[in-house]
Amino acid sequence: MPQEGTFLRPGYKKGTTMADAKCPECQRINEVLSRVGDRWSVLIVISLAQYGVLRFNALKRHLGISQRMLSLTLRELERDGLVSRTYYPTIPPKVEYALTPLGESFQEPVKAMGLWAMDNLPNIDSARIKYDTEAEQEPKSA
Amino acid sequence: MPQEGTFLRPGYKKGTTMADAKCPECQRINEVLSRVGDRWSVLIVISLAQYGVLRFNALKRHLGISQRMLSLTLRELERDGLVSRTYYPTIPPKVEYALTPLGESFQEPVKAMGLWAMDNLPNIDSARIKYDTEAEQEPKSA
DNA sequence: CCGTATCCGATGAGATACTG
DNA sequence: CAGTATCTCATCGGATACGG
Repeated sequence: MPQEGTFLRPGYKKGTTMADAKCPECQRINEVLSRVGDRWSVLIVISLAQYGVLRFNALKRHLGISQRMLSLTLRELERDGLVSRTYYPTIPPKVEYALTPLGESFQEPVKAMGLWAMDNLPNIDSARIKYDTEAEQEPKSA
Repeated sequence: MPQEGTFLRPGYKKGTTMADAKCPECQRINEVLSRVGDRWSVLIVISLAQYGVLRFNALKRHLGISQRMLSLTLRELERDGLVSRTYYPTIPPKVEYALTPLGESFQEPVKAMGLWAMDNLPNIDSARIKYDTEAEQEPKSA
């Protein structure tokens, strides 16, 4: 088992170097973002916050995520203590995922992001359109 | 100019598909995260929030980011209306970056994330250690 | 049903060299 | 100083196939 992202040589540490950054605070933030800041983690946390408990395939359908990414991301979230996993050895087997207290606490800043997202997507969109339009207007010649 | 990520065929749209997700809310959140949710964007916003105005190389040194990623990320942030760029045609040239009002508003949820990050990195760390220890304990045989 | 293993294209990101 | 261009590699992520 190749341990998908366990130990990387200096200069490449899941996401970025930041080796010679002058800003130690940024390094720590970067470190946390490297752990729970990816898209799928955020979306899984949101889903679990909403529904309380979800089974593997329920999450899969809900998010439209591939089995592979769901499996990998859930394992990481469990490892980081944000998500609990409960296995029922029935036939067919059943596995339930839920937020731990740590996961619940993470849910709050995530929600803040989510709210901002909802409110400001239109602003971003119009900024883009304006930028792109102006860029077309003034090429080298013309 | 290959337009680094402008148009991708279905099944691959900067980050993820989410084509058949049952959850439309997740799709929107995913969309926003695809825009301003990457590590460098977040860290640049934090830096500008802290210092107000920064020049290109100042940001570069502060974050320990490569020229390439800084250039790309700043352009996206400017396009999305989060960052303003002011060019002074002096010799040598001088360019100043700062947050726009939209960028300032984004700074708040980002700060919430940052605070949570600072507070909970230790929790994540210990959860990891526990998880890894227990995993070693109970392999197939033993 | 709940995963894991493998294959493969797409994206992220540093290093380096060059221009105005 | 403030970038752009190119090269190279690591990681993300979907598709598929298989096992418990």
